[in-house]
Amino acid sequence: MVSIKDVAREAGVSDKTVSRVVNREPNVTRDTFDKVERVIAELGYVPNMAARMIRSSRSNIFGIITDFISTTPYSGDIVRGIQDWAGEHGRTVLLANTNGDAEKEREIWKTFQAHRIEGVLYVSMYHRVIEPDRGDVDIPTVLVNCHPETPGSYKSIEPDDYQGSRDLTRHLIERGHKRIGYIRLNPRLLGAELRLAAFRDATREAGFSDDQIDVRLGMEGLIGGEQNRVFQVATDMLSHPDRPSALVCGNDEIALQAYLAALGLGLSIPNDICIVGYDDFQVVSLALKPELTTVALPYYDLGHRGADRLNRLLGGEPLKSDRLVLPCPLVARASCG
Amino acid sequence: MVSIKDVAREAGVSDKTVSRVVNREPNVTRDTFDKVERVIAELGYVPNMAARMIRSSRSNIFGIITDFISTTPYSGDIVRGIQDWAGEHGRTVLLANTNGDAEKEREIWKTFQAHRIEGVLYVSMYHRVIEPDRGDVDIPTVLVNCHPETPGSYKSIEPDDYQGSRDLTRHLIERGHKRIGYIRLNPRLLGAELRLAAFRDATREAGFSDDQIDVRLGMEGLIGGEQNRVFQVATDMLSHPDRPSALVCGNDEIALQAYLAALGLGLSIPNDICIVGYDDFQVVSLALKPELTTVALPYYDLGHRGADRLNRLLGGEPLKSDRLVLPCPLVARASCG
DNA sequence: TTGTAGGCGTTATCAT
DNA sequence: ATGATAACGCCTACAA
Repeated sequence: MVSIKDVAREAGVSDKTVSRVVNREPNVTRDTFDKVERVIAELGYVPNMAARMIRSSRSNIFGIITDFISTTPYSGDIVRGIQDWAGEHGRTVLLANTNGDAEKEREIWKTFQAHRIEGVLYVSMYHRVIEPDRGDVDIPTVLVNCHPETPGSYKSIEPDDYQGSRDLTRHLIERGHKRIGYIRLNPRLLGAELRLAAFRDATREAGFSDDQIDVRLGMEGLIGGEQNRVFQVATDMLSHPDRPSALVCGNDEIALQAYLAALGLGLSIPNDICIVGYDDFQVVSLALKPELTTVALPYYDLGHRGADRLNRLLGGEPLKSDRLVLPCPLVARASCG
Repeated sequence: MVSIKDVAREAGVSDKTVSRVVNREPNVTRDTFDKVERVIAELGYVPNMAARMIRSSRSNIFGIITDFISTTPYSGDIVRGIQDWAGEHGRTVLLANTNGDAEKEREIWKTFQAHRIEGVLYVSMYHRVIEPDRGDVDIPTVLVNCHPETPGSYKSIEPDDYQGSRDLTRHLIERGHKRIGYIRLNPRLLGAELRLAAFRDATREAGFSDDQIDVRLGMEGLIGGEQNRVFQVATDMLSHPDRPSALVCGNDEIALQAYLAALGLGLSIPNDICIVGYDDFQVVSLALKPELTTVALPYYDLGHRGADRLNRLLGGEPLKSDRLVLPCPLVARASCG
């Protein structure tokens, strides 16, 4: 592999001069600069990051730790957001996945330590409370799509499930619905709690009584191997003569099944029943006819801004708050008129 | 940061002895070994990969280059397969994403070169023909979910779309269907061609005439911003009095829309019409009622075995063939009886 | 403006 | 079985 010395010899200068050119340092004649650049191109010299890192003791690398890649479709967008930020700021990204295994996680932290990773983005694939298991490794860390059990122990960035669900519910109330059904996500998910709480608060604020809302459980059990009774539950809710005029689903996957249940009962959407989801999972939300009113999760921005947050942390900038919460925009489509 | 010297001093041995212990080299007394290990634990010493790499000129790092993370849900499983392989074999993974931008791609190759990446897994998010744009960087590379324009110019690993589609079609023929409709994927996708070709071949072999099959285009245009006419096309096909008794969809997303079209027409699945998909995209295939018969793509294995292939390549092992093709298993569910 | 000496943390080589 | 020394590729500090 061609090193700085090869270039120096070939160009007839010292290695330090080559180093200066490579790093765009001042005090190099135009002539020398050009000559060195030419030789670099000729020889195909590329600086060795490892060597640079040893000297400067800065790796310029961010680490990403994910838990369950691919259980939630599209949450890979978080990773894309991080990568884009890294690309824009000349940083590189090491990736590791715990698969939810604690021992694996500790190994990963060790590996990151060994690579002198400067900062870690600890990414959860679904919104939740979490406690990183770092062993005795100490690298500045930002939690993405999750927050720590002990408030303030880590900086974090998360979606605002509460606000998204509140806006969605208000959207339905504004359109005159007086009876609204709700099918819950798996209660183990933090999003499930927040979204339901917002639904309850928003309906209460609008003067709804308890018998105007009908909350059911759609999924439960361990994440990944959950029991799914959405179809039956939706069929049941919609079969009643005094069925709700709108149905709020914990996410788009649930909404899909509610659609199928409604169609199976011969109901027309949105005339007989309005259905809304959450996540804006487009393979579903745009495939449904009429297209699904839902709330978008800012996955990409969680990653992109999370990386930025980590960078500020490393730069010693004080962060305004431990938790940064990003809004979830309402995406109004035809499924509720 | 604590270095090998600190450990050596504290343990009262030489650097080299510590190095021996760390690397589990022979010729160390039990006593020395234990003593050094204890000091390592006490001081929290973690070897510096950069330094190791400089000496050994081996980075032990694989690079992953992806094109469009997250346009295809779950193809992130490819990346997970790679990571798992890396974890099992003590290697680390650097990740970069081109977003389909050629200039970005060349930068990435440079960066990988700078990090002395040992091998690259070049991952496409949908099955296609591709030509990596490496500039003058030369790192052993395996293409995953794609193959090169020039046969033999790269090793590759791909799913067997042809076999999957053939098995699926035969499955329908065996069940007695005499008129079968087909809704095509975007023709820009390699999978679209292969799946359609297999469908045509399988029906022809079974003695079908041209008027027993009805092939329509469901999507077209640039990937990512395509025109989607699946719902209309499906509605049109299924409205005819002499409609097919089975409908093969280019993928599960198309199948979802075909389901909705069928339900919208009041048809019952699978009694009035059988529908099958491709991809086994489970948020859809398991949500549909009856659940969708489809073909699974071996994403995880593409990654896992792709990494293994790269490793063999680096070890100088001869690979049996340039292209390795993994089977796509039929997943028979209730949507065709 | 350019060059020299030295050292970062590790391992290879050779000695003891 | 253990240690001394040099070297990997680069950069910092200083000298010319």
